Amino acid sequence: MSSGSSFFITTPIFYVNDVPHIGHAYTEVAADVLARWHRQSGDDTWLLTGTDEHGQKILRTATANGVTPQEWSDKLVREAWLPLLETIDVANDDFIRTTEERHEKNVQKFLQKLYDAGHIYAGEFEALYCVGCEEFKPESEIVTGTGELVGVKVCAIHSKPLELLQEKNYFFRMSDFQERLLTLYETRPDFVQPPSARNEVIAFVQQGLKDLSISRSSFDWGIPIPWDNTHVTYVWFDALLNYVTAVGYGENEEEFHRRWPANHIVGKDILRFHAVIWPAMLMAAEIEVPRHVFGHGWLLVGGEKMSKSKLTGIAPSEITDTFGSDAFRYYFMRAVSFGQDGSFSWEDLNARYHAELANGFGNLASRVLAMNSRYYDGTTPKPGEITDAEREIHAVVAAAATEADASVEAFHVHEALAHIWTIVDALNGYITDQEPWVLAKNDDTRERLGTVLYTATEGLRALAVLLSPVIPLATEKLWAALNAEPVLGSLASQNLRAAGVWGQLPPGTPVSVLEALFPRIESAE
RNA sequence: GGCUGGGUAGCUCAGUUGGUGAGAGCGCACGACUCAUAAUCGUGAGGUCGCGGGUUCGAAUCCCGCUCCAGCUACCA
Repeated sequence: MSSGSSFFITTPIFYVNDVPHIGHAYTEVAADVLARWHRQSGDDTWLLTGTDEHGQKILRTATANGVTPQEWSDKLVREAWLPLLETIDVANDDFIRTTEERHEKNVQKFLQKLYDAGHIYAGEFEALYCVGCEEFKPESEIVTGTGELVGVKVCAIHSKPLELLQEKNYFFRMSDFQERLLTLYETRPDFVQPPSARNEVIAFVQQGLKDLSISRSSFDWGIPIPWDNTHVTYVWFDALLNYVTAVGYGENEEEFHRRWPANHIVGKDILRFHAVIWPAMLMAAEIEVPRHVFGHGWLLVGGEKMSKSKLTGIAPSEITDTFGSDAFRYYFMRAVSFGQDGSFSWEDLNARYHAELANGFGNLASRVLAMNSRYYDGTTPKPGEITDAEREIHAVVAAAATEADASVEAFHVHEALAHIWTIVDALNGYITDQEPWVLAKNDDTRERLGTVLYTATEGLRALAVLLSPVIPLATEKLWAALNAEPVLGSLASQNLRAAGVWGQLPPGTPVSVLEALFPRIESAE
């Protein structure tokens, strides 16, 4: 429907100090699947991800490790974050780091523009300060003391009294944009998705917006405020701007207009930054707001939000080492309703891997190609007269392709997979009903056998294309076994929006026997 | 405390504006089949729809109360 139009999609940029876990990987995979789908539908697609490298925490850990913050960031990007993308096969088009010149320089341009337009002013930031932490504490880290300190505000980490300190800060007049933001949510109901996330955002803005402190002067690891180099930019203000600096804001207008506005995929914990602060910043700079901000849910382990401190954090490689990257991608896209929280368990992963990928899709591909090999000497057979059974398959494939595309368009990735899977189920049922192994025993039913196997093989072709954004490695193997590339071109070049058109794979194409796409894993937990 | 969302078969979840005997997948039992990764296909068992009231000819679906869980309640990437 939007063929050829721009589709710019982003993930949050990783805070380099974090340790990659499946939550990060989940966000990346979701964005990557959406990007691959659109790219393969002919949209002018751009997937952006990257790292956030400024701020006091990074400065501190770098110092503690005896290196500069830049060296520290370089190491983490190289050893943790870029490898993560490979582990889960993310095909990003760009990777921005907030310490790159293209970012820093244009963040300053942005700041200067807002300053000149009167959206930024110098003020006093007053907050409770913890001497132990050496920083101002957010409300969430302040608790009321007990014992001798009853009634006193204390630091949640150190349990020591906090001091009320003041610091000169620059403030962004975010409060000016309250009404415009509410109008935005009202007039574009799909701006913030899903609806539950939208409700939270609206409720938050309705209670009133305060101006936002956007500078710090107590440390220097950040982007200097252009008109006052004793201050550096607050990390969030800095980080959000990656979405525009990465596509040419401030220096390549042509590229910027080609890409912007973006679709942001974020975890719901950082929704507010993207759905409130970010659009306000853009409004101030007279830049179009994003197309959509989609807040996905959390992955729950044992019913709780996954966390390192509770030892529920799971490294993506723990899963991919056993099940492979395709299974990782498939599992989280299929088992979690995109936008809602999803419960992860090894049992569920193992069950779905075997029931859906190995027994369902993988075995289907194996049995069809094995029969082509056995009964047709390794070629795609020629179909004869069509019956209602074949017409039913054609209809299922066409409907699945259409509905899957509509689902992806609406960010409902899990639904798209459910639609695609109707093809797997229909083909397995069709083969059992038609009993090609019986047809093969009699020369009189030779033509019928050809029809059945062609139908099944062409169904695999559609599946390979439709599933390629989600399980790129397995579908590539299938594509090779179908020997489709010489006649249809590479798998990546197949138009997803035409995937449901029947009869693309010509009869007579030589096909191979297929190794198990998803081998059973006997000793899995 | 306030606000939002949710508590539906063993498990994970669907259930439009209230209406034929409450659904899917997985798991389980039984049967069919043998091309295939001991895979596939079919049938079946199984549920006080969190609790208690109310509205209605009729409620999982609307209203009230209660209970439990999760999230939000601004500077945590």
